[in-house]
Amino acid sequence: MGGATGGTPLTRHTPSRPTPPGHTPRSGLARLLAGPVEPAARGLLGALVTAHGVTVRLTEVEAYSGEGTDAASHAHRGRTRRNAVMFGPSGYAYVYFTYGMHWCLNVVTGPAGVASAVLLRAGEVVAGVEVARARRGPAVKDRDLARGPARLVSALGVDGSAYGTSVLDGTGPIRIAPPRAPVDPTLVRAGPRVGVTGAHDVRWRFWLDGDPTVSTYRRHVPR
DNA sequence: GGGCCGATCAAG
DNA sequence: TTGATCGGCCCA
Repeated sequence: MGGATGGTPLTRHTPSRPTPPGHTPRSGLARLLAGPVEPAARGLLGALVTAHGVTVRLTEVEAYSGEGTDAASHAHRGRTRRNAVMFGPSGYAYVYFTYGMHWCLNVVTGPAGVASAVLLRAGEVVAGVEVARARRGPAVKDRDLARGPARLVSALGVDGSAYGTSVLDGTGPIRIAPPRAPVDPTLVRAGPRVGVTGAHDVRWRFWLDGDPTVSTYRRHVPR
C-alpha cells in the first residue's frame, strides 16, 4: 500500500492532549488490527509474537473473514461458544483446538460484530530458541521450530487458556509488537489458504518469499 | 445421541 | 500416504 495518497498533511503535529476517559490510545499495530482483515494480515508479517519466553517473527499468516462471507472461516455459520471471541473487538486471541491434538492461534481483527481474524501460520524463532526446542523436541531443526500453525503455538507454549486474552496490552500471556524493521513489500507473496476446500480464488495466505520457516503448502484433500 | 470431519503433524 | 485423537457442529 505505500501509494500516493495525496491528502496527508506533512506537518502532523499531534498535540499531546490527555487521553479522554474510556479511550485507549492506539498504537499503529492496534489500528492495523482494527481495520480490514487483508491489510491486517499483510501487516502482521514480520511482527514479533512473544509468549512464555519465546519470540517468533511471523513469516506466514492467513486471513479469515466474517460471518456469511467466507465459507472457510470458523465464523461463517454464525456465533458459537467456540468462535465467540471473533465477534468481539480486535486485538484478542482466538485459540482453537483441532484434530484432537493441536492448538492454533488467531488474532481477531476488525470492529466488534465483524468476525474476522488472522491465523498465525509460521515464523522464525528469534529469541528463546532453547526454550522453544525444549517444547518441540531436541532433534527439531531451528527452521522447523515454528514452521506451521500448531508448531508455532507449541513453540510459544500457548494453549486454550490464552483464549480471549489481549495480544496488545500485556494483560495476557501473548504480546505482539510491530516489525523491528519494515518488511520489504516485494517479498510478500499471496496464495490460496492451506487446507481450505473451496475458495481457491481467494488468495488470503501471505508469506515472505524465500524464508525457510514458511510452511509447505498443502491443498485440502477431499475424501 | 450419533456420526462425520477438521485452518495438523510426524512417522513410514 | 496414513494414523492419531477429540471437540464442534450437523442431522436425526
